[in-house]
Amino acid sequence: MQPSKSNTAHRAIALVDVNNFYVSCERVFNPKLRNKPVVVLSNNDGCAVARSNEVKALGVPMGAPWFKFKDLAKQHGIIAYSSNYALYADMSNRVMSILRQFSPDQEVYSIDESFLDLTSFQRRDLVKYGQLIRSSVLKGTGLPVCVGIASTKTLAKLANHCAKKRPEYNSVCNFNSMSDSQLDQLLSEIDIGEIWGVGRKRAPKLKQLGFNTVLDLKRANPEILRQNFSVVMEKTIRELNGIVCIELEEVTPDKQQILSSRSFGTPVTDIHGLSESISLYVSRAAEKLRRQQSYAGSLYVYIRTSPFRDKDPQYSNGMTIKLPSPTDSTPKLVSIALWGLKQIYHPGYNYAKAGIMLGELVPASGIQTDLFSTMQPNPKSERLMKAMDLINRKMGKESIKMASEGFKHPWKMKQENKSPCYTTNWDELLKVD
DNA sequence: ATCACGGTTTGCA
DNA sequence: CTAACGTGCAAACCGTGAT
Repeated sequence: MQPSKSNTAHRAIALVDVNNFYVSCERVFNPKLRNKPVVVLSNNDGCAVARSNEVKALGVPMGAPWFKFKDLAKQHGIIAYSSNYALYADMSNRVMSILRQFSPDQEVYSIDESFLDLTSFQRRDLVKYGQLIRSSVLKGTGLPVCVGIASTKTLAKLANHCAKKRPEYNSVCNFNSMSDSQLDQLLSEIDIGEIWGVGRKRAPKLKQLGFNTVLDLKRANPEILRQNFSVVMEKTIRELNGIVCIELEEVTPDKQQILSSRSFGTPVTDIHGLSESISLYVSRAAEKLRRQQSYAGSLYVYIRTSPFRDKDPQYSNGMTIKLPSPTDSTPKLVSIALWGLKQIYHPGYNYAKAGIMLGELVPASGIQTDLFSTMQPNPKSERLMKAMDLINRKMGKESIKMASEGFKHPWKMKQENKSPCYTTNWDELLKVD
């Protein structure tokens, strides 16, 4: 007889997550930042989106508006970086391809997280295997990761949480190697808000009903909780009990919508500035659209003032435009978006943000070609789009663009302290001192 | 009642 | 100097009008 193992572990799912990802990327290329308090700010240097442990210890919350913490930052010498997405994306790709070598079944869940199915490796010691993953990523990229292993994705997330928060696990935590009572003891020490799918809204509601720890929810009746919440809650409870309800998604499905929006560095009042920004966002979104070989059936444009400038008159509006036939052509999409902008624009406001969304996406292969339509896919325009995408890929972003995107962009987002693109741009690398 | 829809809310990284 | 608060997705949810 085997010693009683609760999780008659049919499956072994690992969640590998880079610690403080953006901050760790900056540290790889600037070792002086080690052991110092470092934050990385969101676009426009608006919020703190990545914090080193030192910064967390100083009490800066995730997503904190940075202007509220500038004094604290000065006091403690916190080093603040603007986000450098080109660098992070490249580092992410390196991490993901190393992880892929440890399992044929990988789901890239986000820029810094990957699920790996390790079920077929269970004859090995998975904690050792986790340590091997960890040292390989560290050696290959310089980035520190934590590994959580369990029988479902929801539990693997929690195991990863333990790997991070509890030094005794040495960055690798395997729930499957624990006994029932050991695991339940551990789950009883974790707050319900740490559970994947339980967030800002649901945690308080659950606590009101008397569920405070992960163990409380694990023991809850899934049917009854489903009435009070949703099918998601039911799945969460079953997953906490080791029943797989959320499968590994190895092939990333095509996007159903593509969104591009930015807040402005300085407010924009006239329609020209708005038009330029909208043109730029449509171009970015259309590139993504073509990369996944889809056509858009509708386009949504919106503009709004800043709700935080509460003394300013507020205005927010958007409109959805159904396209006469699905398209992936930048100039067509731009002219439609600009037409829409004209409809919703009102002078006299300080606009803080604009954006567009491409919706009703369909695969290019299955496009409805109406013989009598005047908007048939046009070979000339297709060749032009292909050429533009190729040039922009080879020569760098925005080598060629639509004239309507403009050039000066006084509204462009604020980025006061961006690090060089160490891995993707030779010119910037040469500037490093 | 039930459905399809569109807009809104929620959660997540 | 001052004022200053992200982005991009999916899915659930909810009100509404049509049937």
